[in-house]
Amino acid sequence: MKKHKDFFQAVYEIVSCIPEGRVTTYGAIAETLGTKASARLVGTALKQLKNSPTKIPAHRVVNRNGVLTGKMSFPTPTFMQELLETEGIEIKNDKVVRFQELFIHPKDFLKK
DNA sequence: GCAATGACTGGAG
DNA sequence: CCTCCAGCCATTG
Repeated sequence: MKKHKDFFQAVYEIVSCIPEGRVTTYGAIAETLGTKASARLVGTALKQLKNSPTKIPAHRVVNRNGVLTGKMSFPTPTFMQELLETEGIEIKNDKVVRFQELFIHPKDFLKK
């Protein structure tokens, strides 16, 4: 087994483990990976997803403000919001309502 | 290999 | 809660 994977691959692993109806932040994922300062890399990794065969629920990943920063990278600017609403997450003005309640740390659902 | 880029973050106003 | 500035770091050209 490989202990260390590519940063992007690690992001995909965590994001794919996000429970439905919950959201997390880029910083939280980066911190879990050990590179807290690389929150931007998490976003960059997810952006590449649109050009990758991998199906990751990237719509559950938002920035620290709970804003759907990456909605523009989706097939349609509203696709991300629609998906979140389908999962029971309410979106208001491109931001997650009760974000702090829906927010879950990767370490919390990844567990051990 | 160097330079530019970015779905970010924290601090300050 | 919102806006602006500067730092970070892996990927890409």
